[in-house]
Amino acid sequence: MARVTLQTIADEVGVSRMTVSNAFNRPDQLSAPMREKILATADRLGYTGPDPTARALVRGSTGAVGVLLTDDLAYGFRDAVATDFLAAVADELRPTGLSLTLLSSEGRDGVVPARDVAVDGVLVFSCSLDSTARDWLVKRGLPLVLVDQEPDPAFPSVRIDDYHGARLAAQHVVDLGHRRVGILISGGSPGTVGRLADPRRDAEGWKYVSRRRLAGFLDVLEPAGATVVVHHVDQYGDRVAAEQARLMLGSDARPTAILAYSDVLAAGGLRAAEELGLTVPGDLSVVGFDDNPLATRVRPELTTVRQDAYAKGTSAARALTASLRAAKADRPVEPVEVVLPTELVVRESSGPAPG
Amino acid sequence: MARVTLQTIADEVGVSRMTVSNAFNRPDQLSAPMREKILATADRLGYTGPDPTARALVRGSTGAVGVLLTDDLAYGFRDAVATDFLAAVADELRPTGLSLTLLSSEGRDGVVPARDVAVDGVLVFSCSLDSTARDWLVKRGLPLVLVDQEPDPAFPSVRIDDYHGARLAAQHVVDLGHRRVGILISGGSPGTVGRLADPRRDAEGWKYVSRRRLAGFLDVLEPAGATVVVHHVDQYGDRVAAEQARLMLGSDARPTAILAYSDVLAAGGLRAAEELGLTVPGDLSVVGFDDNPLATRVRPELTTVRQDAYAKGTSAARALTASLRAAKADRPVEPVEVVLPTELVVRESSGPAPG
DNA sequence: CTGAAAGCGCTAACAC
DNA sequence: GTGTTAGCGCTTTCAG
Repeated sequence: MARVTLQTIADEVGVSRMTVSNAFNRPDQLSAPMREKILATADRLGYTGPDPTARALVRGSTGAVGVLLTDDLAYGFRDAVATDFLAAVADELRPTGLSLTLLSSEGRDGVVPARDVAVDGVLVFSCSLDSTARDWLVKRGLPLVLVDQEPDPAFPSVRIDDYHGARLAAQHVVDLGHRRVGILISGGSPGTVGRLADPRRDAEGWKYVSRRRLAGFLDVLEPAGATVVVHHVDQYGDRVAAEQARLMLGSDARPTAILAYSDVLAAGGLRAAEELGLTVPGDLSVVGFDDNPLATRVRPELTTVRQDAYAKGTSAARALTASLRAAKADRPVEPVEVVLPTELVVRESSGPAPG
Repeated sequence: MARVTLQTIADEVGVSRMTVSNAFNRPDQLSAPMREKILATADRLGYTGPDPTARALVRGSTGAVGVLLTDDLAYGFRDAVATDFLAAVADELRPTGLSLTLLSSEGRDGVVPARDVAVDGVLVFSCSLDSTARDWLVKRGLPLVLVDQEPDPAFPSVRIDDYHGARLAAQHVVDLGHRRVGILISGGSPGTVGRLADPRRDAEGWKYVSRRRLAGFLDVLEPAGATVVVHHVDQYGDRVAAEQARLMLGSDARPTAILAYSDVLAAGGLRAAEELGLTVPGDLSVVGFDDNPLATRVRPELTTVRQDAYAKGTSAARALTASLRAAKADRPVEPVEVVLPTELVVRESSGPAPG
């Protein structure tokens, strides 16, 4: 059986296709009885209303916005910071009626979501520096909002003050007297795990957030004369982090404090300490980042740098809807650059340097 | 400046539009030098490749599948069972290159996502019985998979054995000697909070999962001669649940056990008990449902009925991709009805009836 | 209030 | 290899 389209209904009722279209889209453009008749026929024939794709083609808008995530979409549901951010986006989008499409930065079978999926705009949330996915989005000329990305004057951007937050964390351990500090960081390419010979250089190709946090740590630690060891972890899991922390802590002049890229990695540090029989914060201080709910679930509770992922999501969604409106009205996008504050939260996992 | 399309490139290079299309879609259909030239020109003119919407229209597929959630999209990022399910869906979809579009069951401004957003198929995950959103999807004739919904032979369905799980929970408290039992349940319309006069009748319009769980509870409790009080909560939060539990526990012949629709509600029960100075499980047993990570985070740890939300997501996504393939090949959809087992997990929150 | 014309940007099928 | 034809299903003018 052939597909039911506007034309089918039009033929059946004996009017033009246009009148049927109007019956669905502009009720005031035709007589009530006519409209009734058309709607009834549509119903009888099993017509659901205008096809979304065809409508999108002619209208130039799809009713959905995308969020560009890493290659691992599930990350958006597993990581507390990501879910918090996305929940805010969903909340903020709710009154607009827009749907949310999760875009993986890596495609399969020649399908590249960033290039091939129809959306009206995209929140570039989580992708590495060399992301071709991001490049596609830019080339497509879609309204974009950069979240936690290297700012680009061409697009609104929303991020947190990672650099400052990292400085706060580093200053905290320096103030506590720590002079041998380990850094547990992620952000480089998958597969690169272990101690970094030249952290600043090594970090050059990393994603923005990682570079900023690392820079913040080092810019405080080095002037303070601290001995710094940096270990890179290529995953967000605390598993690999624990392993690297163990290596770090197994050396002769082991660090008395660990600064971690995230609370998840910090939790790995905690675990390593426990396995090695080190007490926290007696023998070792551990400072996380994000103030993930996890931070207060582990023992001891983590000293960490708080960010407000929900506020980030709200700002980002708002900036995107503004861009969408601007694009529709053919106005230039207003430049937006939101930098959300970060704040040190001192809990139980940090204390004076031993000895 | 006018938009760059296939035609723009074609004119510029001096070939037909079709050849340009082939350059992008079927590299083997034209000479290498020609292709080079076309691609170079496209690049120079800032052409990103075929427009997704136009391609979707002519190809009849969009590259995205939807998940129908409640009216509150953010729920999908906040509830642990939902995120677990969705993470599994994302993982399972990953090799297919399909994107995931979150559809709210309620629209705004005349936009109804279930009717107006272009997708190739939908996972009907979380919506109430009277969901018009679901009806739209059915009418559209989209490949659908029903998850935790009343099974319908027309569609593959995946769910857990809620009824059996609820029976296990009820039997557990009966075996422990409880004869006054409170039930904390959600699933009815928003706004209806409080004690139910006639639970079985009242539940008739509820969403499937709620009805099944309630039926499982009652089918064990009533034959056992227990006195049952049912309080309805209209949200997923433990806040309202605590309030209702307090009412329940404030009565003369207060229940010695509470069976909850979910761990979240059970946590509310725990809180109410604490506030009233009742010890758990000494004075009151509390049994949850889902085995949400929350279950082991609260104190005492919750006795609960475990479901495997991740497995549910995997099965659902698999069933959907199968339906998509069937639809594309114009084959009938193979009937699938997956019922995942539930299992009682006894922890610390349940014990013998007092006295 | 209704209809005719003119596409939106692209691709399947086939002819050259 | 490359071009032609014929739409996909709909909506935006604008004429009647």
